[in-house]
Amino acid sequence: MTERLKARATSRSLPIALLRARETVMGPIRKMLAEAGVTEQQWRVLRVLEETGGTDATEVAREACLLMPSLTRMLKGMEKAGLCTRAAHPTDGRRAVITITEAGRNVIAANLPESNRIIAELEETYGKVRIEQLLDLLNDLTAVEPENR
Amino acid sequence: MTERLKARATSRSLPIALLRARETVMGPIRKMLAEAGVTEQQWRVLRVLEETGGTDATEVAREACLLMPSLTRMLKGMEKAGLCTRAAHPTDGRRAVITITEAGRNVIAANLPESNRIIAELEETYGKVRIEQLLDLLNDLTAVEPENR
DNA sequence: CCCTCCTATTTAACATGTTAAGTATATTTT
DNA sequence: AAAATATACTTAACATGTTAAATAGGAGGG
Repeated sequence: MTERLKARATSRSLPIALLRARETVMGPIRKMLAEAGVTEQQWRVLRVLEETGGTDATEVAREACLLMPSLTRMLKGMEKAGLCTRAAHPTDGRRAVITITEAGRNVIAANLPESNRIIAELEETYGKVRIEQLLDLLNDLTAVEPENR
Repeated sequence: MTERLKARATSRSLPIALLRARETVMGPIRKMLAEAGVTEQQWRVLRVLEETGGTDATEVAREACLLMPSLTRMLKGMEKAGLCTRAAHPTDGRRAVITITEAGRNVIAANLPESNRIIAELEETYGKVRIEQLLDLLNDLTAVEPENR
């Protein structure tokens, strides 16, 4: 028995299965966003900014699932593109308050219907119930092992 | 009713939920791999190479969930690091056959037990049955809408 | 008030993600 | 067989992922 340990098939590897599933869902959406001139990550930032009405960068990063260094770079470009603005925090000199601009809101307004349509199509093909089930499982999974993070 | 369409909460957004769940699972594994000197993606490539016994780059990319440009870059570094080698395909001059080296196998052998331990720990915390359930849902999801890809 | 520790953000450096275009070899078509 | 197509990579360019270190402002204790 000198055989080495064998790895599980990729379809039974949770990290890879998550990656592939995400690719399936994001593929069509990313394509749509590309035509709108924004990346998948910029889209997430815009949505967080609209949802919150503007907040500090740290919260944007957390909500949009981005690391701060990535966000810092992105905000430079997005400000230059006129999608958002930056202001000083009223009481905390360390923070920057990021706000979406009208142009940014227009990008959302122009693409949200199509985005929702794609999701709706997926719900129809795959089953809305199963998607809800999947979301529950995923959220529970994310909640475990907080000490490892 | 001039209000704009409202987006769903991030926890109910499938792409974001998939992203967060993946981060939860990969966090500890990535940390382990970093100490071993390999990235998460290099780890996937090594495992594919061992599992297949060596194949052409296109199949490696497909199995490891990487795009060809990423793989091309990675293989340069991995060859230089002595983790794998490249040979000409016997009948097809376009292809390159990639093979794992002894050093590459050693990296796998040195880290697979810990990797499995982390997964086992997750199974214990989260429930093996639910993980299987989750994997089934993910694989089914990946199978839909093949015409969009 | 000064020092120390903590937090928010930035910068740097390297690796990968992503799309488009380029190169070389195979395959198919006419 | 020459031309048109298709396939397997590779390159280029730009965006983000990831970690570590640097900067700067805030909070608390002596």
